[in-house]
Amino acid sequence: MSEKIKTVRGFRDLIGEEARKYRFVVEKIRNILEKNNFEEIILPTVEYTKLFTRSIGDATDIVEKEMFTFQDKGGRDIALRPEGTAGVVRAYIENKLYADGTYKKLYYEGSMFRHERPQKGRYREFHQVGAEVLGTINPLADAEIIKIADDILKTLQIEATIEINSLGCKKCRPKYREALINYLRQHREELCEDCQRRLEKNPLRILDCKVETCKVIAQKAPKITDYLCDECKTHYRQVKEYLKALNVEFVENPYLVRGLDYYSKTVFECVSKELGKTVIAGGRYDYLVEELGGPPTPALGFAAGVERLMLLVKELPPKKPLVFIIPFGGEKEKIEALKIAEKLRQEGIRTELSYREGKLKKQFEYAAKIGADFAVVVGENELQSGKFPLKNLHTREQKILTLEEIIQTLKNLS
RNA sequence: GCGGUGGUAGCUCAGCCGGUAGAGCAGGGGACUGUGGAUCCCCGGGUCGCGGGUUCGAGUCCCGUCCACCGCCCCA
Repeated sequence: MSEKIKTVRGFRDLIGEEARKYRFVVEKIRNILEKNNFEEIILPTVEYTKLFTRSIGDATDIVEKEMFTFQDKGGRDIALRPEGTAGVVRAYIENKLYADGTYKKLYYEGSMFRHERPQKGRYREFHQVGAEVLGTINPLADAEIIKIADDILKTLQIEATIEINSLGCKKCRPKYREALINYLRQHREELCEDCQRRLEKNPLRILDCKVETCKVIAQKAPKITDYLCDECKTHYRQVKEYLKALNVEFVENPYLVRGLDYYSKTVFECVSKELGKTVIAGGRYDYLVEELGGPPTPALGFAAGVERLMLLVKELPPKKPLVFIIPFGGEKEKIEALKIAEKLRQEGIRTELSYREGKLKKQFEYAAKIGADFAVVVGENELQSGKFPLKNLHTREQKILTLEEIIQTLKNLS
């Protein structure tokens, strides 16, 4: 025997019920987005590495150590996409979607790749459904994007807290950053090792530190919301007003910062209580289009983590009733059973023809085992009389019916 | 990337102080030749994650490695 080949670490198969759950989650989200008049954009899985280093930020963990990168045969630096927004923005610029003066609402779906330590709800290949609105600064868009996230959670019957914050803009964020660093420097010695390192590189992250002593320090730190410029302040206030008008429940979290560099103004996260993890997150990125070479274009969006949502979906809608057709006898009966199975399928009835040979007892055991709801025996007597026993495998009741009557009975159920 | 726990039959797991692998469930067949989940009987099934070391002898001890899970980091 040769060596067993297994999946690559952090990659996995989704089989049967798991695949069904995946489709269920993705379809629900797609429906909501279509209803909001978002158009689908199907993006490449691979982009030039530079796209991600420039958009996500080259000091972030994602770029520093989590990207799957390689060189193609022409020596070009290529990366498996670690997230979707950068690709959407690249496509927006490359295809000049800004040219007609309308704003664009796009959504995508697919695999993302991050070379991290795998855990439950965290894989090296994972899936996101994301939506982006490009070309508007209107806070109505912020509110609607968050409302869509809320709608996804409600539709999937998932309990999560929507946390929001504003990170300010080019005008006000530097002032806040300075104030924050000044404050934190006074407490440098009390900060954990990681945070001491973050102090110069990414001080905002310290606000999000889980270490108890850092939390205490963070709580007394200046809040970004006190430093917002008039424009950002108004924007943030409007977003909150609109959310209230939509009856979207949210909590303000002044310590909410995001791991990607490109965010500005509104950011939000939907945190599952059960998982303690973020399942949907997003925000504004008003400078990204310009930084990637497009015209100045405010934009925003979110990404939903399919695997994490799957962990929280407890029940799937039932499948259509399944009929198990049992040929009983010889070749003649098999051929008739084959034709009957095909006829039922043409009527839209989920049908399985038994490939098993042998006793009826075994056939019925098999039917129950594969989860069939009904069984029909096709034997010599049936073919002579033109009537077949339709057995309900749950109640064990059996009715003798013509094929037409069987079809009607089953169609009425599904 | 760091720390921890674990990997034995399809599944859940037992296996002492090192002595050549076991249970339950599942599967196949029969008791019962045209109607299932009960009962009883029989049967098959394993490179003990992988590689090396110690030993007369390793599932068991040691080292390495892979994988899963938990925590950290980070993130959807």
